Amino acid sequence: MKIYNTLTRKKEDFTPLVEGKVGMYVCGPTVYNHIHVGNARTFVSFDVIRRHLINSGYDVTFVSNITDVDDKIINRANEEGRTAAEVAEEYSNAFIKAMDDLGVMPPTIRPYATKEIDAMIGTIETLIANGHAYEAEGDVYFSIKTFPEYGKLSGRTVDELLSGTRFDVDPKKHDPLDFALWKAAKPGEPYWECPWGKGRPGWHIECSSMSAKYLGQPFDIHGGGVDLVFPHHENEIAQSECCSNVTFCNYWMHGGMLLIDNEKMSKSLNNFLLLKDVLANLDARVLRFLMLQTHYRSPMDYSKQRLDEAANSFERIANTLRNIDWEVEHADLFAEVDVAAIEKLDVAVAAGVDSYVAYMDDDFNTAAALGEVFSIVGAVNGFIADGLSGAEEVKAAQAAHDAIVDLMGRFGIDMAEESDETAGWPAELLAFAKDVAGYEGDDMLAAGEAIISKRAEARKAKDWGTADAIRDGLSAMGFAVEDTAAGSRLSYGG
RNA sequence: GGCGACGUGGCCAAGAGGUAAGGCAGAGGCCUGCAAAGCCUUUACCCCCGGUUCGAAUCCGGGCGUCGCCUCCA
Repeated sequence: MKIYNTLTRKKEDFTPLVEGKVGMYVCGPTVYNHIHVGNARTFVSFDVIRRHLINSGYDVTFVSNITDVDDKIINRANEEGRTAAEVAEEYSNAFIKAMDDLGVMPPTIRPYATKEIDAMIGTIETLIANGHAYEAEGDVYFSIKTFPEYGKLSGRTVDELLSGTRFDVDPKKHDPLDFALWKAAKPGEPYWECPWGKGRPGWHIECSSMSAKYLGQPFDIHGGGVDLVFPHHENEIAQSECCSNVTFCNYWMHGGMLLIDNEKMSKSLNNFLLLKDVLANLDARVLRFLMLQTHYRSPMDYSKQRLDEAANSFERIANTLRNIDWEVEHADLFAEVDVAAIEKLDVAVAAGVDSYVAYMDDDFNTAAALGEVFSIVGAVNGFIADGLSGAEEVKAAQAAHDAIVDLMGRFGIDMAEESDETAGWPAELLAFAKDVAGYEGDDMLAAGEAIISKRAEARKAKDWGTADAIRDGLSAMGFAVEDTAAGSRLSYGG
């Protein structure tokens, strides 16, 4: 397996510290608002990466934090006359629900910054003790000039970083690039007691302390969005490596930004779409599918048009699965079997699965892997085009079906049928059934069958007017009717 | 201003030295009572200019363009 490592700017063979095990840390959100689609992309990307590691046989410990104390949370609380803890709790819970909606696996460990303060204070004390940090009026700063390797992740020298500095330097800092490990509390702000008085941790120290606490040091993979490379991840390295004198993390992975109108989606640019709003009238699987179409490191443009295209593309896969089920159900088990076609299908499925894995092994190339799903889709569509004959063909079609479901499942996309086929069907179908077919009961499935059978009668009698009127009536309620060789099929699309 | 990444068909997107996957959209055909779904066919001087090489979309140099980072950010 190969992973592109930001630290070396190369694709490298992945070798975990302990054979068969992977320790992975991904920076979680600061909970001062609902997350937007851009944030979601990063979490989906790392979820897919984690799933592939698991599917490859690794025992993955996935740690992802929640930053629940921060300037932005405090500001928001002040604006709304609430406590910071209340704001943090609301958006933490919203975040967890959003991840669940998106099909992102819960982390193995989800540390909350406010519950890990002792560990952070310990890290800071060590850094002060070995001369890498200094206290100033209740604040504590990291002294970057004590770490000669500062800049190694972002590929910048201290001079380069300084030349671009365009902010006023806090006089308490010894060096303009020094950053806060601990911030003294202003009146009214949440605080914890520590050797330097009341205050709260800086953002960077949280991830250093929490990752070391739960994964040890070094650990295997650290992930986040590319916009975190500098300063956040650079600072994490400085803190952790100065604290312990060992490598912080072996592989640094960064996800590309989500763009909207060719600009980074961000809260500060105010061009963001909240995930919950996008998901309000969209199948979350389609959003995930859209994200998989682009490599995780590339920037990705988001638009309604691209989402619609992804929905159509996704539907092609769903249709294939549905068509296989239909043909299996209506197979002629006593007809002659096409052995050559079965052989060809089996080969195509096996090749698709193998290539899928090979692409994913090559730095998680989801776009190419997805292409392999479509190659199986194409092969099985051809195979079932004229129906299924004999148990052997049924078996082969089902194997292709299972392979597609399995591969999509590895992407975190569940293609399984709804357990209740009539879920979401509008009640007006019953009235329509009564009207059209004289159906008196209240069973949705039976009502649908009554309508379809009424229409079949009309079609048999070549009464196209009645047949089309029934189809139009169903269509108006959100149903689609498809006439296949094996009979008419009713489906609900909302 | 500095640093980095990217520029592939109408749209999106893989490929990273050996002659361009896949999806969406479009066109034509098959199937269908008509549809739907599906099948078949069909569209690429790989941003420009030089160079290296038997051979470059892929490597090197120079342009042009876009994005990101240098401040909080996924």
